Amino acid sequence: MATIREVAKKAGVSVATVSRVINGTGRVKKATEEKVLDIVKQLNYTPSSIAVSLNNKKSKTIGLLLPDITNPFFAELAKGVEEVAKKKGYTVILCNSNGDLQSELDHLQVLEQKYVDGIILSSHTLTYSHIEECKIPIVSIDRTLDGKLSSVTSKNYEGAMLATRHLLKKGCERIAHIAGPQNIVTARKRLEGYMAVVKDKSWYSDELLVYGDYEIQTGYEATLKLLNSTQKIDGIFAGNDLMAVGSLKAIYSLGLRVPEDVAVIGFDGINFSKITIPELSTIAQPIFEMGLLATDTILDEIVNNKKNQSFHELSVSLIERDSTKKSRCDY
Amino acid sequence: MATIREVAKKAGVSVATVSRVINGTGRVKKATEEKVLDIVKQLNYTPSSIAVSLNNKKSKTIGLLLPDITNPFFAELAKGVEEVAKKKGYTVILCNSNGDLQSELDHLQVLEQKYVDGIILSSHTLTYSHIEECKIPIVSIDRTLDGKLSSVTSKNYEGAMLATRHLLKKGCERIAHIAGPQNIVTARKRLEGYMAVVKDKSWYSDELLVYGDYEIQTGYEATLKLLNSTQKIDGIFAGNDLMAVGSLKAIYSLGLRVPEDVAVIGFDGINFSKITIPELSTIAQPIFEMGLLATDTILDEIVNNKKNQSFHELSVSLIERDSTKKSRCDY
DNA sequence: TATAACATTGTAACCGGTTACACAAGGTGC
DNA sequence: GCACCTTGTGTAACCGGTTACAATGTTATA
Repeated sequence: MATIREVAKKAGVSVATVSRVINGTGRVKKATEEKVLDIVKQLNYTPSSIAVSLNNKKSKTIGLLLPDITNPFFAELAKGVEEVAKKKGYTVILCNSNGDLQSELDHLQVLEQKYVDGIILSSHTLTYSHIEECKIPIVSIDRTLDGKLSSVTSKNYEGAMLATRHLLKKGCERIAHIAGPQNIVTARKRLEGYMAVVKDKSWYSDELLVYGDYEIQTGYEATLKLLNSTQKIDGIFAGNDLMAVGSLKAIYSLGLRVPEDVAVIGFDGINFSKITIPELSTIAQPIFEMGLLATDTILDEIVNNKKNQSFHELSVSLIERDSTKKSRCDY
Repeated sequence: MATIREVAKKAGVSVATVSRVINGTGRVKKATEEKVLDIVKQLNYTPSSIAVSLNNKKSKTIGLLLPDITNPFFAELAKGVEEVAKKKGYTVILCNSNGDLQSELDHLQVLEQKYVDGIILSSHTLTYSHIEECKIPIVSIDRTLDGKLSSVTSKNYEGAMLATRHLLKKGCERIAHIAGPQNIVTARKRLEGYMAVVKDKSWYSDELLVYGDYEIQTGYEATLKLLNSTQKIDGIFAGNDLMAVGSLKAIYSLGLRVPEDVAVIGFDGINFSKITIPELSTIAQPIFEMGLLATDTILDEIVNNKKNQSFHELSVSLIERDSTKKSRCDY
């Protein structure tokens, strides 16, 4: 790897001049510039971004801290983040925390040491106190952190109401909810949205509410539990798409049909929600866009050097597919 | 962020001594060491990894260049890579190429500029000539690059034979193959494995072979095409799990049953292969382990500074699930 | 023609670490 | 008491860039 001094020597100029040519800063005579560029090409010179970083304390790198990259939701998010970052000349460091607090803290420390310019994080264990002394801009995805950090979230409460009402509209007369882990704010909001719609219904009872952990398996188990109860359940609103998938499997394994016997709707709108049989109705978050927006936000804070604490709450939309298409009730 | 000079001044020693204490290099009097450590803690000092990198030309970072992080195969791989990397004190830069050659070349250049210590890549468009002048160790996943680079692959040919024979054993009498894109070596190998098993069968004809692009949608379309042909097909070996999923949907949409009418088997063993209804039989690659192994390999080459060109070819295994469980043919 | 104003380029300090080398102090052997 | 080794520590160069400032050459103005 050629250095700027080699280029300078070979071109018969000083390093300052080479630097000026490379960065377009300061005035350089046309002839000199051409000579330098020629040598640059000859030596295939590219400036070491390490050395550059040491100077301006900017690494052109952002950290992306996620619970689990194999979760399609986060994978799509990551893709969005990487896309914008690359377009703007930034690079993305991927950190997988498995939702473990200590792992998250470790990652954060490494990211700081590496001079990342900003961090996009999705965590449900970190609290603001963990990161308040961190001077790097941070954008939180999926939740607001005490309102102290910029965030990109979506309308979980409204989405949950939308889902529940959709089931009602489809003629469901007893709607259960498989709630996500209640330490996760999205799960709480979705539960609240469900409750807001059903709490006054004559048929509502506590038994219609079960809990899972946002993974397929617990959606499966929760559904078995629900359908084995005495009440006849004909609609299930799963806290996220993965649990909804588990739900479909459970219903299938009991010999029941979706949506004829039980209609199912999920939440998230991951790509995989349309590969199930039947295809899954869901409340879609604009996942990819959330990634784009989070990246735009963090880059904005980076270049303008201000934590402007912007809170973006994106809209969700109902995607109706076969898992709720009860023809007998269709309008 | 405190610097080493601040620590040195406050501790009343030279920067060299602080460096020695931090890195445990050279001899330092016990009392001095304690004083330094005390100040380090007081100032919450951590060495700038940028500055360190500038010295030793090592960034403790590896690049991971993938076609698509939202493909579960690559997501699982990435998780494995990140896990080992983190354990060994390395950080992972995620690059998403969308399979685009120019994008891959761009990413590679950035990675070089950032002094990454090694690169793990999965590409089907790059050729060895694109990267031969790159002095950073590279490990290729999924394919060997002219045998010039270390690689981690799995037994695609054998796996394809395994899949096809499995369908035979299950009593299938006319087995089709949805091949992946033939510019991808895994797809070619799998096709060869299939051909090796079926080419001498009396029922074999070219119409049993159709092509997809490893995505769900093409699996769907290919299956419709197959099942609409005159021949009665009762077994489909899809080139990967995603296409197999599309296949299941197509079969379902035609009102046929899996596996009773048509048995289906995929390839890859992504987690999502067990969320389908019915669950998908597949030839499982040890995806996560491939990530681990690739990372071990690259780290080995990094620390020992040798491109030892090791070629790992991992075994695959048949996972039999419902999509091939024709009870009438079971042994 | 002298001088101000501007264009072009070079020198060297700096970013924050590491480390070769120098050097001082104390200990050991003869 | 002298030569020599060991231990502990500091100085300064270096990694590869950027940039403030100085220095030079060139042109325009009075």
